[in-house]
Amino acid sequence: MPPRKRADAVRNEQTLLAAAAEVFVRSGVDAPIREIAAEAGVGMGTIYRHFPTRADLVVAVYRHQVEACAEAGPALLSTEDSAAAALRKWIDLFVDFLVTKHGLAGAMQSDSSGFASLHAYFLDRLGPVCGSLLDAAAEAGEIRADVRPFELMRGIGNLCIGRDDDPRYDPRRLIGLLLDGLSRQHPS
Amino acid sequence: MPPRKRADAVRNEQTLLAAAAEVFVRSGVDAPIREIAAEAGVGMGTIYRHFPTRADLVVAVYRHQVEACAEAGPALLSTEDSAAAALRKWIDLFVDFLVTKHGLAGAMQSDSSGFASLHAYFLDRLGPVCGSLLDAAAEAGEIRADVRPFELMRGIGNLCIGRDDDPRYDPRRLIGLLLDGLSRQHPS
DNA sequence: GACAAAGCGGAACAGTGCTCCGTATCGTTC
DNA sequence: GAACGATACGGAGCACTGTTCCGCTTTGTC
Repeated sequence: MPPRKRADAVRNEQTLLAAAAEVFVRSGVDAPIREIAAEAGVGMGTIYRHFPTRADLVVAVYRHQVEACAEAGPALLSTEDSAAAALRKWIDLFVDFLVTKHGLAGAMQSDSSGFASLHAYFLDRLGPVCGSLLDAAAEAGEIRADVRPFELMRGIGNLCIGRDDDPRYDPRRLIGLLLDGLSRQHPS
Repeated sequence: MPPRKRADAVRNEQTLLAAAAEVFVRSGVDAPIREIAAEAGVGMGTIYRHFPTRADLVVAVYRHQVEACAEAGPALLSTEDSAAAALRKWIDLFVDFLVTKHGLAGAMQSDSSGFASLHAYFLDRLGPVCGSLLDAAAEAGEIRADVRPFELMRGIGNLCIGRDDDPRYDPRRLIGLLLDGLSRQHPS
C-alpha cells in the first residue's frame, strides 16, 4: 500500500545519518544544517524532507543508543543485588549517554522549536524504564516513593548541561548527591 | 581625573536599564538586541557602547537583586537556628531569583559568547556567600564537607532551567532532594 | 558662537533556520 | 530502450539575529 521509497532516497537517508553522526561529534547537536548538508554532499532541502525537524534527525542518529539504554533497565533490575543498585547503574548509563553527546543535554531541555519533540521522545522511551526502576526500589523501601520518572530524568538531564564547556564541573557528583537524597533515610 | 560622562550618556544608560528590565520580563533575557533598543528608543550602537556584551546588560539590570541575595547570606546565618537551615533558606532565595527571570538560568550555563561573563559574575559575588554557608554547616557537622560552592550553585542553576516552559517541572522538589543528599546521614 | 570630543544611529555584513520551485532522477509501461 | 509521470533533489531566497563601523549630532568648554 505505501509505495516503496525510491532508491536514491533510501541512499540519501543513510548518507545523512552517517554525516549527521560525524558532524554531531565534531560540532555538537546544534551544528548548522548547512554543515550537515555539506558533510553529506546533499542540499538542505533533502535534510528537511527526510527529517522535518532537528529533533527527528537527532532521534534517528541516537535511536540505537537510546534503545540500548532502555533495554538495560530491566536487565539491570534482574542482575543487580537491589533495585536501588540497578537504578544507580541505569542512571550511570543515562548520564554516560548524555555527557558524550555535545550539547545534547542542553538541547533536550530547550524549548526552541526544533528540539521540542526530542524531549518527548526521550520521555516516551526511557520514562517507563526509569519508572519501573523507581517503582521497584520504592517497593523495596530503598527510596522514597514520591518521585516520578519525569522529574528525575529531567533533573539528571539538567545537571548534565554544560559539562562540555567546563572541566571543573562534574555532574556525577551532584547526581550522586541527588540519589543519596532520594534514598530513604532511616526515619530519625 | 576620569572626565565626567556626558549628560545624554547618563540619561541613555538609565533609559536602557529600564527598557531592558521591561523587555527581559516580556521576552526573556535572550530578547533580540533590536527589541531592547526599540523599547528604549535608541540605536543598537548605543547599547553596545554602554554594555559591550549581553552579560553586562543582564548584570546591570539584576545587580540590585544579586546584591540583596548576597547580603542575605550572613544575615540568615545569624538569625536562623542552624547553619543548615540558613543554607536552605538562602538557596530558596537564590532559586526564587533565578526562577522569576525568564531564561536566566539557561543563559547562565550557556557557553555562548555573550553570556560568558555572566556566569563569572554570579560566581564571584555569590560564591563566597554560598561558601561561608556551606562551611558553617559543615563545621557544625550538619552536611558533608566535600561540596564546593561552585558545583552546588551550578547544580542549582542547572536544575532551574526550563521551569518556564513546563509547569509540570518543579525544580524545588529536586533541589530539596539534593539538599537532603547533602545532609550528613547518620553514619549507618 | 565656535570647536573638539563624546556619543549616537542605523546601514551593512555575516551566520543561521527554513521554504519553495525549477530541475534531475527513478521506476514503470509499452 | 524510449517515453512519461511521480518522486526527490538542490540551492537561491527570505527572514531574523548579532555585531561592527563610521558619518552625523549633541554636549561641554572657552
